[in-house]
This record gives sequence, C-alpha cells and structure tokens, in this order.
Amino acid sequence: MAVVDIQFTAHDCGGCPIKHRAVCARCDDDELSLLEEIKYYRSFEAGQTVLWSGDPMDFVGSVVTGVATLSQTMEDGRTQMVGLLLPSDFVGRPGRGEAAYDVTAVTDLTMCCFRRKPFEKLMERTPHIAQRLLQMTLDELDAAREWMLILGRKTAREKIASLIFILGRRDASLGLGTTTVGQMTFDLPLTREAMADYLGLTLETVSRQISALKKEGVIDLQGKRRVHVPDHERLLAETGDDADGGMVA
Amino acid sequence: MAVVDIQFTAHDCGGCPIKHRAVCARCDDDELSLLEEIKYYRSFEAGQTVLWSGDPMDFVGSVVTGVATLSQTMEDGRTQMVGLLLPSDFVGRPGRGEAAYDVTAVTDLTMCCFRRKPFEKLMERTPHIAQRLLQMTLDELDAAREWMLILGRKTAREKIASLIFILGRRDASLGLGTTTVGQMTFDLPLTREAMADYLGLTLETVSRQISALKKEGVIDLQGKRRVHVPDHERLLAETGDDADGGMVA
DNA sequence: GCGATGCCTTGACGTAGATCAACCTTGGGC
DNA sequence: GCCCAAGGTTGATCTACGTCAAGGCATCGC
Repeated sequence: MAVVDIQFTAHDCGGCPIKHRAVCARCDDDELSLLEEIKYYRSFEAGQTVLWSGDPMDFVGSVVTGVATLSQTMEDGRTQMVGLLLPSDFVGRPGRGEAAYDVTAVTDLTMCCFRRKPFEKLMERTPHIAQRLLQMTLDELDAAREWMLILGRKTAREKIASLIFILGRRDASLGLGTTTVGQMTFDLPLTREAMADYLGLTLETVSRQISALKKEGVIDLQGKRRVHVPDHERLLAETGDDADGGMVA
Repeated sequence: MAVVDIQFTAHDCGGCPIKHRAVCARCDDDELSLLEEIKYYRSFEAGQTVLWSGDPMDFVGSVVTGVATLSQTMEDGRTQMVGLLLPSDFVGRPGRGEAAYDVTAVTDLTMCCFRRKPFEKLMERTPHIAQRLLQMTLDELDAAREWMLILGRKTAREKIASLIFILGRRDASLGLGTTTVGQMTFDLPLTREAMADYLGLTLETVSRQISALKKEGVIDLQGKRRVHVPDHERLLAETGDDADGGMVA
C-alpha cells in the first residue's frame, strides 16, 4: 500500500490492536520491513513515570494514545513542564542515549517504540525519515517559542486562557471534542497541578483563574475536567494574542 | 578538501572576505557548487531590524559574525525574546515563506544566506543537509526547554545567574573570552533591556540583580558590559541548577 | 568644553501571584 | 450508605517583582 509520506501516527487497521503506520512510497520494502522489525509497543497507566531524566534510553518512539509530559525538576522540587505529548508526537532524540527530561504518563498511555540504534542506522539510509523528523522538530520548536512568550510575559489569566485555547485547538485538529462555529467542548487532559507546571504558576492560582473565567462566562465547566467554550473569539481575546495568526501552527 | 560533515560555520579562507563553508565529503561536487551558487552575504548594523514577523522570507541562512535575536511582541508592546543567535546559528525554516518572529541585529552582524527555494530543492537531494539541520534544530529545542525552566520557575536572581552562565558557556565553546580553571571573562552582548526580554523581567530588576551579584562578589564588572566570573562554581550555585549536567548542551 | 542622547542605576511604592491553611467534592471500595 | 483519599476551591496574608520617578555616567556632535 503506497502512502506519500512517512507517518508517525496511529491507525487501527488489524493485525496488532493499534497499528502504527511507518510506510513510505519512496522507500523500498526492505526499509519498511526493517522498521516493522524494530518496532514494539509499550503501555503505561495514568500517573506512571515512563522515564526519569538521566535514565538510559535505548528507544525512540511516538505516542499512539493518551497524553504524556516532559518535565524538568529543580533540586528543591520546583518543576516546569517543557513538553506536552499528544498522539502522534515523537519522543526521544536520535543520537542521545539517555533521557534529558522526566517523561510521565498523565493518562493511560500507549507508545510505539523503535529500538534506537537500528532506528538511527535506518535514518542514515532513509532520507525521508530525517526530513520528516526535521519538520516535526521545527513544529515543536515553534510551539516551544509560543510557550516561552506565555511563560515570560503573560499574566496568570492570559496564561490560563492560552492553555485552554491551545488544548482546544489541538483536540480540534485531532478531530476530538466537539466543534461548531465559534464554539467547542473538550476534556482537559491535565490536573490543576499539571496545568500549573505547564504555565509556571501554582495550582491555587490556576484554580482561581479558572473560577474567574467561569464566573465571567468565558468558559463553562461540566465537572472539573470538561470545558465548554461558548465563544471562541472571546477566549482568544483573553489570551492577549492578536486575532490573526498571532499563535503559530 | 574533504570534510566529514556539512558545516554551517564561519571560516576565513580567502576568496570572499568571510568564507562560509558548506562542504561534505559524501556529497558530490555538483551539489556543492550549487550551494555556492545560491549563497550571498548580508550585513547589518547594531540595532537594525533584519526582518519583522510576517515579512516575506525568501532565504535561509546562518550568522557568520555578531549577535542577533528572535523575539515576539504582543499588541501592547510586551516583548519576549525567543531565540539568541550567535555565530554558526541557523536562521529561517525550510518550507516557511514568511518570518514568524522579529529578527534584530544586536551587534554589527554578518549573515550568510541561501535562496530558500533552491536550498529546499538541494535539501531534498542531499540527505546530509537535512540530517545536519535536524541535529541543529534538536539542539535549539533543548536550549528552548532549558530556557522554559528559567522563565517559568526561577527567581530574578537565578535568572540573571543563569543568563551569565549560559553566555559565558557559549563564548567559551566558541573560543572567545578568557577562560582559566574556574574563572572566565567575557563581554555581555546584550543591553539590560535585551536581557530583560530574554528573562521575562523588567530592565530595572535586571540592573538591581546584577548590582547585587556584583556587591556580593559573585561577578565583577569592568564597565557595564565586561564580566569577570572569579568562581565558576559559585555562579553555578546561584543558577539553582544542580552541579552536574543539570543544564543541557 | 558642553549640552544632548542613550544606557544604566537606585529609590519609593503598589500589586499580582505565592504561600499557608481550611474546607469542599467526587468517586471508589467495602 | 459510609468512609476515605485525591483533587479542587477559597480565603487571608506575605513578598518578589513591577511601576513610576529621579538621577548618574559615558559617548557623540558641535
């Protein structure tokens, strides 16, 4: 089956319960079968730590289902999330033998892993893999830079609005949640504490700001996790970003 | 002359005043001569804006001499620096036709540029370019994540110490400045305001914290720009990071 | 030499968000 | 149905940093 580009995304197409597609129209079959050969799946429960920073890491891979985070912790316990991994996001770095960040499953998680050494070899011989990874890494870098603006210059309220906006945007682009013109409903995959670690705030401040946005009708909550945004524009206005194109990708 | 890997670094080797090496032992001469063909230099004075966010961008390139910054500005004028470009750093994104950030020369600046379209074509045919760019982008992503910890969780004092540490480390790795065991001396390439934009602080806070570190003997200043760090370990202790390997690459 | 200009420093004061602490909600196990 | 634990909310207070304002100190053109 010929596919135009290499995909690191989840597909359910029989065989193994969740099939991970890694095929490329321009690479020959040997490459593909090798990729299949070094592939395996790992599952984690919500709350489990996948890897501690400094652990040896003999695989790279990507998230198939669930949500994971990358975070850094200082000696005194202050922690900052530095990556939020949703389905199709890549984990690990070719050429790096140990984890640079703590990787944690925040929901039940399935990952598709490739043994690192053979993957690196394959990457040398199959240019499209490196090209695809380059695009993905550049996207992550853009996201990191948007995140830096949030961390460095936004108020607590703007931070919360931005986070909700970003999570909604990602869910929408993955076809999750409900989206109608100007509205959306979806689940927050993070606890208040995880949101605080994302935004460089305390969990109390997160809670207060969410309450405030709720009281003012910017968002609506069903339970603690499910969010309804009645007016997309209104939320965007609260993020501090300008309407068009202010936020990347 | 055969070189093992593609380099995006500055070399003065005759021909053009500052020669930009883009050679690869494993690629044939045609590729190389094409890379030479689409190459040109641009110079900017300190303070000049290279590109505004949203400007069309028909080149990619790298810094040859000087320092430039990437930054994002909100409607009300708050700005956050999201990239600090020193010699050999890459600018631009293959496949992106407009600048996503403001690019500013903070010192006199020379850049080596390649016309974007032909560069992209060349990249498709010359795998080592994508592989090299991938490594560089991954390094930038690591730096961005270190930066996120600084922005989100560190105190003003720790931020300043971290910045001085990072700048010293980079200067040392480029062979600039003076380094003896446990000591170093180098020039801050940034104004107080630029440091504030880097760290998500105000320039007054930057100034106060620098004064405090000076008063306490952690650093020493000759003029406003030249820094002497008498005890590397002492400075590192002030950054809040743990001694070994806490900070990436 | 002498303003003028662009950084930088320092001080006084205000405030957003952290901290400390109590309490509430929800869901699971029995 | 009841208890318990984990996560979430809300209030009172504290403080690090921002804001506003007044100089200081080099460098430049004249």
